[in-house]
Amino acid sequence: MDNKKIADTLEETADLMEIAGIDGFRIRSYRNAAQIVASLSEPIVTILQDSDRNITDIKGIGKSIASALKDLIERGSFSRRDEMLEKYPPTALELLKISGLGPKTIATIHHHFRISTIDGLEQLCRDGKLRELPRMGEKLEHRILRGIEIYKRNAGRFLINFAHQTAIELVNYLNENNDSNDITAAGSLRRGKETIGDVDLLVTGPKTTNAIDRFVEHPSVNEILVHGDTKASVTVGREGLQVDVRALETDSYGAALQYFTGSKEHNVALRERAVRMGLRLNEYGLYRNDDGTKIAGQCETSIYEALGLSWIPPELRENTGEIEAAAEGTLPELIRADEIVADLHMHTTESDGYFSMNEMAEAARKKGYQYIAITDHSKALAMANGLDESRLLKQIKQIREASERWEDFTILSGCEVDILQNGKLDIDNEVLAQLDLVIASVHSHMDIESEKMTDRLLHVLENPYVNILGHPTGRLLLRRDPYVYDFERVVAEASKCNVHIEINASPERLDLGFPHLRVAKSSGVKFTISTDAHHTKHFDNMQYGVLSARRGWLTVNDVLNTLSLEKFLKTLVR
DNA sequence: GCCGTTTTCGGCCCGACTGTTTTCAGTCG
Repeated sequence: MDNKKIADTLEETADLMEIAGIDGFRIRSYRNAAQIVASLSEPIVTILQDSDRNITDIKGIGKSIASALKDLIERGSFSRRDEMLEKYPPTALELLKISGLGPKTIATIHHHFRISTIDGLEQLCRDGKLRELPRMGEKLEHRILRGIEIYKRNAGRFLINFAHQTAIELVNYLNENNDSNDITAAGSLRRGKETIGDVDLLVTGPKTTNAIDRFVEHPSVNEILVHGDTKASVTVGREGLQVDVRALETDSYGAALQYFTGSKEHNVALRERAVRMGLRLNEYGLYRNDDGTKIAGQCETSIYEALGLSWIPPELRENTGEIEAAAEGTLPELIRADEIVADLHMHTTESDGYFSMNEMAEAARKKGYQYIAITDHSKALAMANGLDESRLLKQIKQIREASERWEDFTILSGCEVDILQNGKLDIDNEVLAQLDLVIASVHSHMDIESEKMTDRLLHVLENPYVNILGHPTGRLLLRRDPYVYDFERVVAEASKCNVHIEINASPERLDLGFPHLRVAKSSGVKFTISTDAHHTKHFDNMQYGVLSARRGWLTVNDVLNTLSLEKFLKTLVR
């Protein structure tokens, strides 16, 4: 059992313990242990098997969890988990994903109605049965029904980082065979879409049948849906992500890559264009209608060229103007990940991060960045141990001192300041004035009506110390809708005030998304792409932020953390 | 369940909102 699986099992147990109403601190120990296990570079098994070492030497792992880990590896479970699963079926875990429904309510419902599935719960709400229970009423029934609706709408989709990691793992596995096949991920993953329904892998080369046979034998394959000579379809992991592999002839590889990358709308438009030109486009190639001659297919570029277009980056293939731009030769030169020189939103152990300022700085520097901004939470976010004025002043001093150490690297002192319900910030202006960078973000009162939210954000922009509007729509992918306000008006005002807009690269947010980005870009506002890292490994999420930016047609000129420090600081002057 | 110059017990993580109540339990961040 690998570390990830162990961590997942510990988390799962912690979830069940929540429902069982077990002491919160005890649950936290399990979650903490899960986090530790997940971030270990060495397999737990190796440590346990080494008689010279003691797993309890790792901070956060004591006697009980050490024994749980041992049992987990030996027999796939441990007593606390068994005990929980005896009380609550695993389907109860799914209920926790419904917004507005927490462990206590799930436990009460299970206790009274013996119901622990989403469908069962939905029926209960529709029948108005929930209101029979203490402290539950009609409004709660409605809230849960709405939560179920959102959950169902998003079910079966996955965050891009999860799909991406799965794809990398499978591609590496197939490459291990060294049968000189080419393997590429197509589909929405290649287009950089924020959420992915299934992963499409294309294999071409001399031994594609071997590759497909090997693919279905991968240890994380759960269920084989289809297994033929040229196609296999499976679900992987306990999450059940569907992965399709297709084997292709080398001379139609480009056509297949184009076809399976999509989007559907883009492909339809492309085929229509082909028809108008007396051509026919399908997954095998581009053909002349009159005599059936194949005129392109081996590579994507040849297909686009034959259609009178420049090659279109996958991120733009949504049929929202990219074909016209490609015809006119006016496609933008999209921003590239290697052009990013700074990360401007991250947290440390001062608030809710996992690493100290120095550790974050070292990791960022190693990544090749020229500068970063430390932006811990402010005091209104008490749960995240947000900083008040005096702690912030102290931190500014520490940052200045730490930053002195390097010639080639700078730490900016920043803060992710909370936007209160009235549109004011929760840190005094005198202190904000001393920061290099102020990100203003909404973390509460997210469901107020549109007009109030618009006013609230417009009010924030009036504060002369605000530089960046953080995760501007507040969405949590697959979990929470963006909050509602007059976005166009707010970005227009931001552009006027020289407040920049953040593209939050966290795979759970990827906020802004593509339609918002297009609107924002046309307002003339400038962007920063930042990871909101709470862990050094989160720096790697920058790639997803860049993908989002590319989907929004952004170029290097739109994104400010591509600038040298000197030039960047000039963009902060209001 | 973990930790420890406050060390074998007691602290760890808190404030605000909502919906249900008439004082507070549950949820969220």
